[in-house]
Amino acid sequence: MTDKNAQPGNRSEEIGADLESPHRLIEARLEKMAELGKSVELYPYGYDRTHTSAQLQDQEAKLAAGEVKIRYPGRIMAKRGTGKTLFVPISDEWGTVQAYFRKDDLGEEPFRLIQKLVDIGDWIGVEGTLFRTRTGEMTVKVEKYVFLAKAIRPLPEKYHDMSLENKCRRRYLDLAMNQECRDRFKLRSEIITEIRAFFGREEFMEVETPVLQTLYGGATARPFKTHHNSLDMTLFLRIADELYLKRLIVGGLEKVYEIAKDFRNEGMDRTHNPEFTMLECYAAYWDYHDMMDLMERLMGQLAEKFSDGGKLKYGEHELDFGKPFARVRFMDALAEKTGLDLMVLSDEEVAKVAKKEGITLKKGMGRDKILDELFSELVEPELIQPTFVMDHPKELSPLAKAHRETDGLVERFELFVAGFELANSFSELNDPREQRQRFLAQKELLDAGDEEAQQLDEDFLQALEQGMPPTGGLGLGIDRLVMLLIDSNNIRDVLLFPHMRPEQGQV
RNA sequence: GCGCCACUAGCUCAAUUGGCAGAGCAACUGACUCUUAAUCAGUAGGUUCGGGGUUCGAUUCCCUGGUGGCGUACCA
Repeated sequence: MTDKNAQPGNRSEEIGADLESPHRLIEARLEKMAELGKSVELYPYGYDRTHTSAQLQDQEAKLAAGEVKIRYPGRIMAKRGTGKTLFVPISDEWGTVQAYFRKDDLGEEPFRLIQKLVDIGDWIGVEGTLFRTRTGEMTVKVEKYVFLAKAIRPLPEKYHDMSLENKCRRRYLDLAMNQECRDRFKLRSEIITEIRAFFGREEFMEVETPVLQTLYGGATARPFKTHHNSLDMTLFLRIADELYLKRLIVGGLEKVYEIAKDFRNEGMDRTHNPEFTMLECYAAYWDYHDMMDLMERLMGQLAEKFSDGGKLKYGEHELDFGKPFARVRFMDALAEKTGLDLMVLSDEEVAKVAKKEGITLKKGMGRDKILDELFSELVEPELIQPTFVMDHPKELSPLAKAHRETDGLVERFELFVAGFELANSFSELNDPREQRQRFLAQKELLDAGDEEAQQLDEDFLQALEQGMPPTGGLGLGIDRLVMLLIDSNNIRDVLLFPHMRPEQGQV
């Protein structure tokens, strides 16, 4: 995409962008690098580490008593010198341990190199013994050190936090400077590992389905479009993996799940990124009640592992995942808020209620879509404790099975926590005739102007015609789940590289 | 998408009504053998996001473009 009006240099110059005349700060480092390179290897091939910072903390008593030689590598975070000594905090993934360099111990030249030519941000490995300084800080007394990698750019300033933009654009600096950031993403990894372990215990099989799809489906959203050159055809990045996972159920795999990146071509805000991680799972012979039970087990186990006794602090709330979640029917929740039984009202009367509640009605908005808007407006924000909202209007859920008791509804639930939707599940529609009709109804919505209505997927219908057993399915937003567990209200806190517009001149 | 606000040294931020563009950290030179945001003395570092306009004079006011933040819309 070319912007005719784009002009170069719209942001302050990236340092070092000009190789002919490097930035003064880089130039200084390049000079030191040249001198250092005469006597040491600047980029060696490895380092034989004996302990991480965490292991040094844990095993201090043993190490200090035994005068054990340790080798500890990491990144130099600061230098505090006094003429013939130097204290250097060195960070690894787990924390920071300071090293103590003494001219008398190291000799003239090695001390000069560390004092004059080694910069904050460089990687080194120090070898020596562990001791406590007079002021009580655990310290490696360095006998020798090796250079591991030279940095030619400076680290950010150390005692003010980086701007949010900088943290996201250059996450490697956020990670380098902030232990909290490293810990946060390690926690995300542990949460996902625990989710996989859970589904393993529940005997689900992890699968992978296509990201590039000829038809997008399984959710209501606008897709990203791309092009396959040798086939000369349009492909879409998936907005969901639902229709492929159901094909696997047709094939006879009985319990499958996928942790998938989905892509939706829509707005971005603190709970939306164009690419996000979704877990979907499907189980043969299950219905949505079984899926509710599964969600309670999953959330209960996650909360237990990642919080205090199943009670999770989220913002001003304390969320309780330790007991069965509240269950409320979609229409009942609306009836309670409006004082009206919207099931028996005419379309016109429903529209009138929506207008009264300040909802802007748009072209192509069906009755059920209006009900959905009403629900979002009136009910969702108040669903703080984990709550299953059940039995939605049919039109909103073209892939869900009709309710076994009530006409016009489907067997579906959404799990709401802290005012946002965390999971969505149905008893899956497996009657191919009805599925075809629902697709056709979607087509009418599409023609009426609803850009997000689903397309008819003939290949998927063929699969259903082959026979799909009764099936329960569920989608769970992983990024939002992580936000919940780490008490964050911004999706960028849980994405290593959230989508950002490119800076000018960086494309 | 729309609305409001912001953008100044590598980083985090100041700058009175439109009147010489500053500090801390980082960098450089020097002093200092247990420091903790080390300290002390000194030096250097700027297309004030880009472009245009008003003005004797613009970081400051106006127009326009860029990026970001917040709110709002759509969505998970």
